[in-house]
Amino acid sequence: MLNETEFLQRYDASVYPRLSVAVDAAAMTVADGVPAVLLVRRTEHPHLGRWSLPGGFVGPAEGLDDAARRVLAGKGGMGGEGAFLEQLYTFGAPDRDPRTRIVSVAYLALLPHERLRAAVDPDAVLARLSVPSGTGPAEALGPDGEPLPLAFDHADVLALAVRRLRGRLDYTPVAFPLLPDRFTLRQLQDVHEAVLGRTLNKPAFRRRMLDRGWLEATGERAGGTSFRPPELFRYRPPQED
Amino acid sequence: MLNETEFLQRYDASVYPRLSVAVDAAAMTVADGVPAVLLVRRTEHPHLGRWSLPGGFVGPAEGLDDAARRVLAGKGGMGGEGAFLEQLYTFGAPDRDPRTRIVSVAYLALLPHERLRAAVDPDAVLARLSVPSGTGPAEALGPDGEPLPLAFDHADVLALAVRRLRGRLDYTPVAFPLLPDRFTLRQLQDVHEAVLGRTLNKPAFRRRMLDRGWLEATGERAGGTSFRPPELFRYRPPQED
DNA sequence: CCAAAAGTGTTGCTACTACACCCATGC
DNA sequence: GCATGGGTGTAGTAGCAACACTTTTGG
Repeated sequence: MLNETEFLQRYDASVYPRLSVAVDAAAMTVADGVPAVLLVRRTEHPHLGRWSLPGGFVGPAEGLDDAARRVLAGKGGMGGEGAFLEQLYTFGAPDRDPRTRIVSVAYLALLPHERLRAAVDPDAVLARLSVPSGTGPAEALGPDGEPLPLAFDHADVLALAVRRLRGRLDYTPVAFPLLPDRFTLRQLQDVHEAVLGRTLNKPAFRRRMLDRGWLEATGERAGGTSFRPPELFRYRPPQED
Repeated sequence: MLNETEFLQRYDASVYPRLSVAVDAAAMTVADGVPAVLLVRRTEHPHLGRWSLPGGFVGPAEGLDDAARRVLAGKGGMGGEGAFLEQLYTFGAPDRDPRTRIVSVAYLALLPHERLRAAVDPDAVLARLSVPSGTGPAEALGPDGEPLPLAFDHADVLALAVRRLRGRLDYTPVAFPLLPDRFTLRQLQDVHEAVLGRTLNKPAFRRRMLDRGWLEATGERAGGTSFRPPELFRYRPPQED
């Protein structure tokens, strides 16, 4: 009988099937009152000319989260530094990619509008998303309102991303990575309304948010308005007891 | 310039890294008032003698869900037929398996106690689970209360599985796959209490469940008791409007 | 009748909603 | 002053938790 060290020395990984593993990153934000995502135009087959999420193969010694951050950093400068990143789901239908079997681990990244806008280069677009509330795929619209054909199963990935956001909005602080460091309650409400796709009651929203204990008043006020300047708040992570 | 068909004919998948992809299935139930999971004793290196979730490599043309059902069917007869199955999370730390890089897609399967008990063979055990409410790994206990050493990162997988169950219990019908076809409200409450790890108020629980609209009264009553026989209910899936 | 567990009525609390209103600022 | 959006007070309502209570069975 071998001991564990001997076993590992003789182990031959090639006797088991090996697959391509990729990550796809849905870098999302809220722009002009609707959820939006960064899409890149495919410049190669397959699905040439269609729009897809930034993605890439996972290296042999690379962690999944690391691969997702690398892919984000590659597309514009909105990569690793502090962006909210969470694994979404793993898509592995045998025919999801016509090249070969590719298992794709989808990630959700959340960024403030300005940071994501800075990552838009000539081959990329910040697409507005429309996701029905029940089931069904997402629809992506370009800057002129034209529908953007999506590559692979990315319409499903995007639908899941938005629905995950919707579900978490109420009881986890996912809205804050979508906003700048300091923000007004109105901006926070705009983010919630955009993600949920419906309007919310203002006083109820204010109180709910303040009661959560996630917000810290800075005492500062936003300027540049012709009306009463709103107070700026900052996100304070919940206390671990 | 190639067209898509030509491109695909010439595509060489071997230029990109290929990894081993596995599925691990946490087949869970509620037994004697606590969550329990089916674990198998490892009869080979690595982690020889430790306890692990049933798992296996994903075949080149096999869907991820199909692989999970195959793995479940292999361990006892509690496989594909109708068991609740849901993807949990994908674990891909480069060093999580000492043999080689293995990305593992973890699945959660839910079964009634009798069905899972039937799958316990001499190399398997139905382990009771203890999962702290905040963060931290799961602890598995054998039939005599002895702690079972877990292989790989399976303590993390199990912690996530139980926490996922806890989170969904209130607003999705995840409790029903853990019960037989017909069950009493007391049994349903026992399942909830076992998963949550705390007692619930009986009248409040009854009404909440009946108000959900998920339950259909059968009119039948359970027998064999020395007291008033409780009514048997059946799960009715929520109406899609 | 008694024990045991099923099942119900009632009350009070908490959280959220809706509506109306006041406040502060630039022009 | 006045227009505009920020911010607050107050009441109504729905859902849930706690407690005490009644009901139904086997022995």
